[in-house]
Amino acid sequence: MPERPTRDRILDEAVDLFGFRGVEAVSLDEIARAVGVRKQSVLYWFPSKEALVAAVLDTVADELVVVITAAIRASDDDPLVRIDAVIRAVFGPAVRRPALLGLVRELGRLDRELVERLRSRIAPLVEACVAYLELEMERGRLRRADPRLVAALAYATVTGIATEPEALETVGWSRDLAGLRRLRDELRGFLRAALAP
Amino acid sequence: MPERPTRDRILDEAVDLFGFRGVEAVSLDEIARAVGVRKQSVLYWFPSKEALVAAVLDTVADELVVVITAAIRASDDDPLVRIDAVIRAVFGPAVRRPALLGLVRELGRLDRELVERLRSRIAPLVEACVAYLELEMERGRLRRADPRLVAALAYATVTGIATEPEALETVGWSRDLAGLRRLRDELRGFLRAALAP
DNA sequence: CAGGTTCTCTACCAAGTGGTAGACGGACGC
DNA sequence: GCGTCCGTCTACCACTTGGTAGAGAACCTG
Repeated sequence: MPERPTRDRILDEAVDLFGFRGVEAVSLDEIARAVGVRKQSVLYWFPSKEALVAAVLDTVADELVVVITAAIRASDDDPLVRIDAVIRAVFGPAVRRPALLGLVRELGRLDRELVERLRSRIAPLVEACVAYLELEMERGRLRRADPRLVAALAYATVTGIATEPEALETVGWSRDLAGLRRLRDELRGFLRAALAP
Repeated sequence: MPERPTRDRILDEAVDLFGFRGVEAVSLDEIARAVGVRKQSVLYWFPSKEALVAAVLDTVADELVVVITAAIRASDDDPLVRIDAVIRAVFGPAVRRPALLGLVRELGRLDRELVERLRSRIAPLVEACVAYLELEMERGRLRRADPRLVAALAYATVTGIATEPEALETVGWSRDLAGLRRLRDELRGFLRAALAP
């Protein structure tokens, strides 16, 4: 049976381990063991730990770009419905694979260069969202506000929910899938209420 | 001159270093150097790294409990004003000392026991907030909703903003103090709009 | 002064870290 | 057959980690 290529399996385990436990806390050896291979094989595919981290971030960026782009292109014309779609889209990967957005937690602790690289890939999406919000606000179909502020706030909330389920547990909230979904729906309701013209 | 006690200075540096860079990423030696003392002195005051982490979490809990309790007791009767005060209160320590709430990021990676201990200290506050929301909803002074849901959502947003300024930078938002304040104010506006009866 | 307590120090340890050098074995084209 | 990649391996390196043992200085109290 043609197993999945070692490189992919390494990348896969790295996303989960880095996301759940933090980049610095996870050793190459641990990743290797999870894959069922020796550490030196990991270093064969990724010449250094930093290179592995970079590859992991690229994976995340790929997933986010695909998902959000699709949501932005949603056919519905109503801006409220469209915003709804983007929120749901961002939550998709986060709920299916918590470690993915869990990596967001690592951004402040990684090399500036790596972060800058990720940012340059996401920036166009953010700009598109901001421009869209602005357009609809001018048209009067959304309440007037600083569109960048709204985007940043929504982003912060989504990452706050998606990347900190343990923190939510601390305030007595269930971190399971149903709990996250209810939270997401509430957020959507909030946004509708706040942005309706 | 009677310097501040070594123990306090260690605790102080530990809060910052753990908060900004992560518990696993910071070594006892690094903390010791920041204080201007040898690693073994740190181990004298805190018999193990885990003990130091526990002490740090206690510090955080102390600060949060004081600040939030004061805000809940705010004299104003209007629930919207009161909620406003709590949001501002939670943001206070976060803005003055980002590392404090930055520690929230670590919760999912720490010993369950340590997290449970922190949780048991914060839980009463959360319950008080939830109970208050419920009361005002029943009185009809707030829009009907699941109070626990509202609390969790607000909490997620606050931590999302306060603990992930770097992530916000990724979407093109300024992480400086003014930027955080504007974001906080926008959040307060959102909450008012969404909770007004 | 003596005797104990409090605090920080030097010296050391076993275990684990990211990374290098190079051997081994199997699959391939010739 | 034979050389040549490719992928994984063993062996090793210098360095850092959390933690232990115990010396020694500075301080009290008698």
